Amino acid sequence: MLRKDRIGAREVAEHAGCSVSAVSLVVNGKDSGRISAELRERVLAAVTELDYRPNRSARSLVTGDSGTICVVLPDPANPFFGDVLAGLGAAIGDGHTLALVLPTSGTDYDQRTVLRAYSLDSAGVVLISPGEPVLRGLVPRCPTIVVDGPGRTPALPRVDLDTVAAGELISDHLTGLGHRGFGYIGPKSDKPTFRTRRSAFLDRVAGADVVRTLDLPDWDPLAAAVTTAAVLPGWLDSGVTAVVCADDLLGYGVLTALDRLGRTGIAVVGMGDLPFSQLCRPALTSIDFGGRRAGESAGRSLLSWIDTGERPRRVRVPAKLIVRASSEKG
Amino acid sequence: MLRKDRIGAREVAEHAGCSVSAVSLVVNGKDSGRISAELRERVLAAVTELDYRPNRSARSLVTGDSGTICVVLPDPANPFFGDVLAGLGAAIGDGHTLALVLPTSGTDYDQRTVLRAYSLDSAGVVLISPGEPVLRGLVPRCPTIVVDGPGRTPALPRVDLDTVAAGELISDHLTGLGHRGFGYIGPKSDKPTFRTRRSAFLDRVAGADVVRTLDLPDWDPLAAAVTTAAVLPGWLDSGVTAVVCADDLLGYGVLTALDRLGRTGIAVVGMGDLPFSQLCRPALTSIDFGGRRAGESAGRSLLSWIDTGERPRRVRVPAKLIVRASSEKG
DNA sequence: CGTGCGGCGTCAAACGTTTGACGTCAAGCG
DNA sequence: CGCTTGACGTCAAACGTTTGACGCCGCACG
Repeated sequence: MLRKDRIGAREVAEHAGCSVSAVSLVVNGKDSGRISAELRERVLAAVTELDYRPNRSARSLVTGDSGTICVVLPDPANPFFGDVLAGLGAAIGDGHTLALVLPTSGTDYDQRTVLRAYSLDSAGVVLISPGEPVLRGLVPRCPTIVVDGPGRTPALPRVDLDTVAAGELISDHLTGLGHRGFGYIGPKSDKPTFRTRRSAFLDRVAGADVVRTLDLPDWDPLAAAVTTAAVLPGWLDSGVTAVVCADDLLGYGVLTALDRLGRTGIAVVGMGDLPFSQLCRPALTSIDFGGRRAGESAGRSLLSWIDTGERPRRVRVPAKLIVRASSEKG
Repeated sequence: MLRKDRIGAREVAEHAGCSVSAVSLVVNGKDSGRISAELRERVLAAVTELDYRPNRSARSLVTGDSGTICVVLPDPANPFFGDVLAGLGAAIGDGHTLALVLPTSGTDYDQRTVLRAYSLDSAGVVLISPGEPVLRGLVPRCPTIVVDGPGRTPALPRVDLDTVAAGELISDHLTGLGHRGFGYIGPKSDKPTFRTRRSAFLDRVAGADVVRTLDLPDWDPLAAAVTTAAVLPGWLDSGVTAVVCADDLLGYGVLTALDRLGRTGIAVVGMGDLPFSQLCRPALTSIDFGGRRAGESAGRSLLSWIDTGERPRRVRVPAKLIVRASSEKG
């Protein structure tokens, strides 16, 4: 490869008539009291003229900091993780590079994946939606923040979605509307997020007249739609008037089934607030968990942790209930 | 930071009773004819026992190769890019790290962003959906592949979506169904992808009885739905019986508008095949561009380019038409 | 005039690898 | 026996920074 043309600090130094050290000091802003204003100018000029960019490997080697922030996530194709990623990217800026570590196969990661992240000598690591086993006994090797982690994990700073509030917002909204019979549909997942979504809502409506739940065996919205259509008539007969779903996709299935049944006046609420939810008819009431805000928050926290060495406090990103036509008094 | 406990090649060498060089040679598999099988064993044993991982910065510094594959993309929150990313991740494996470079603001990137990617000393770069100005006059500093790039850019190897085929598949499907009046809805974007989606379809149906087009001023599906609802009656009156949309989200808007209008028998086709499209009612016929396959392909090509030095040939990922209820004979 | 000091810079070691050049030793060959 | 050859390893330079330790110079102060 033709790599000899790369501009190094030496070229800049020659161009500015000074030593390599001086260049380094100026470039890193550690020149107070050691470099005259005039020399600083010359160096800066040379830097821009030659378009000098410090070799990151060399810098990392000596500082022991790769300037990399490493994000571990289950599945980039999932829009929620995409949101978080976008938020992280925005918060981090270009002082650091964003590295991605994905599960080698499938759509969920384990502790080995996290170790791969650590082996990159990252300045910081963000773990998005890790399962509980991922965190168990994990010894962080650098500032590490968990976004949307499982219930009890005080060991690491976290940015949490307010999954509990989600359940409360929904139940309050629905009971406020006069509903007394509830159905809940969600995957029978061991993922903590889904467990919490489920329990937060069910706990809150435990005293209602009727409560039905449907635990889906896997995460297949299409199959879910079929199952939903099968159980729904029974639910309605028994007095369910509001159906809450662990995900918008599931909500669409309910909407479809209701339409086919010709039933109206049944409230439907989803979670996740996919873009489509404002477009479908009826538009779907949903929870915006704030993935993007979570990403931004995690990015900021991590940066300040790296800079100041002060471990950030836990953050909870408020969930928002977006009320739409699917849960209006019919 | 407590970084003195890091295991280096020196520790391994001591442990195995040999020189650092030997360790390096063994670890990199360049030991044929220089290291005895027996020593190799000892080294390997020490490596696993001590859990030695070579310092990537040091390695990069001397080899000039960071082992990083850098992906530049407009917006991780967009599910299509997420798909590509997932494919890339799967193809690349863990021999390389995936770095992400995002636009500093907004949802589109420029050439400066790409230069940031190059300044990372990446082993390879993947440019996803770059605008034309991004590529103009760009001098690649390492193997670079363009995924879903603008029309004419022979300078760089590409993995193309078959946007043209998309238009053809759709028009053939619809004319086969007997349609003679067409409407097209898409953003009035300078993004080449959208231009091609538009022209590929319109060129193919140029001889039809009626052709209407709606160019949306920006990318706002909700506003689009309103505009669509406004123009649709006129279209239908003038003989449009099939509406094609540059995106599934737009298609949902059309579906909704038709429903509100009480009109039936109008075919609607979207592009992008979002997960919801199989769930909505009627399920939306759409084009699967194969983002994930494109990512995988790009990853493989790039890897082989890096390894063998042979510049890969251009690849075209076939588009698939997923026919659903929204475009069936009504 | 010596001494100290503050301002301005440079020196050179170190970071942890990789790799071409070079040893060493024993065996084989003429 | 001298020389080559091959098998097995090690040496040490180099990669491009960062940074603590030091030098130099001129001025103020005693």
